[in-house]
Amino acid sequence: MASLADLIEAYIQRLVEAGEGVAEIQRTLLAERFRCAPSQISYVISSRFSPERGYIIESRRGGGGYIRLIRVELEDEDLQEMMSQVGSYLSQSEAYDYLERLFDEGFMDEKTFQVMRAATSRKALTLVLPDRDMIRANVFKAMLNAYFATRQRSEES
Amino acid sequence: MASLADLIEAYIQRLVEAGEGVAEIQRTLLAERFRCAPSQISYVISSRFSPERGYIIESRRGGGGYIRLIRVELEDEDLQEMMSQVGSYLSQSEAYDYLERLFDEGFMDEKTFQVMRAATSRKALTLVLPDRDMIRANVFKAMLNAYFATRQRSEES
DNA sequence: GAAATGAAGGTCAAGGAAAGACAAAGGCAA
DNA sequence: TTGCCTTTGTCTTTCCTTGACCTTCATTTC
Repeated sequence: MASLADLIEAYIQRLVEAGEGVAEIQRTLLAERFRCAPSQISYVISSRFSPERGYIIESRRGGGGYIRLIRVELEDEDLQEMMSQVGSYLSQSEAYDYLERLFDEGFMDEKTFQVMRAATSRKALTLVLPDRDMIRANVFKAMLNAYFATRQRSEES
Repeated sequence: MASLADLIEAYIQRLVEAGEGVAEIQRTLLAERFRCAPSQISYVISSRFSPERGYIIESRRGGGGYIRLIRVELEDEDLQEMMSQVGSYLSQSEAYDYLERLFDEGFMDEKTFQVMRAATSRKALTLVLPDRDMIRANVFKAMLNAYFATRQRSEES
């Protein structure tokens, strides 16, 4: 049986398609339309439109707030797999290996390679160990998404 | 939905562009045009045309008063200063302001801009507040260093 | 020329609007 | 039962908008 979350997912999906990969929603409004708690919308977004599933989420609070979803298509299967392989924790050496591979295989330019290395280095992430690997995983995935999203957008124009 | 502040920002932006980097406005008049409180104009200016975003603000009170906005171009030497201005803690909005400026003024390509935005976003740095701003400062400085180091090398060759 | 007056802009706090975080409760399938 | 998903509710954070009061400056008045 389709749950409410499924219905909301389908609705947002249509919005994204209509917007050619970009949808802007207002949480409160959507919640009213589906007669549910606003946090239900948050739940759908975090469980169905996460970075792992290839979406970038931007938002703003306060008056005139919004949530913007941007779909990222990783045209290459390997990239897609890499994104899903990176779990909740990522060590420095794993991150460096991934980056090395992306750079060597020509998926990534040198500047981005160096920037991402710096961002995932132990020196930048001065945290104790379970936390450090968790933040590194988040940062890594967010950067990768952003990088390939931008590549897509600038290739379009 | 664009808030009033967004509309006022866009309006002032056009004024600055039309004036080739300089705009002179009267707070009361602008407020009347947008049917809002004069302090709303002050809010827009302080939140959108801050020094971090590269603006100098001059003003005079009393009869014939005005507010003058001057867009300042970023020089190479300023980068060093930016690095040192970023202390041990950096909020998301401060980071975004810096990046916006670097991108707008052509110091940074769009991909790096988006990648660095992603890496310093609240979404990626899922930590409690004093920690989050501290890690953001570290990550930001590390990435900036890496970027300009690489940029210099590729420019030399 | 000094004092009064009015016309600006500056500051700050309060209130409201909207999204985020998180925990608790509910449902359903194995 | 147990362990996931869902769903809701509460509290927090961020951002916008307004209003009251303060400071500065030019102009008028004496």
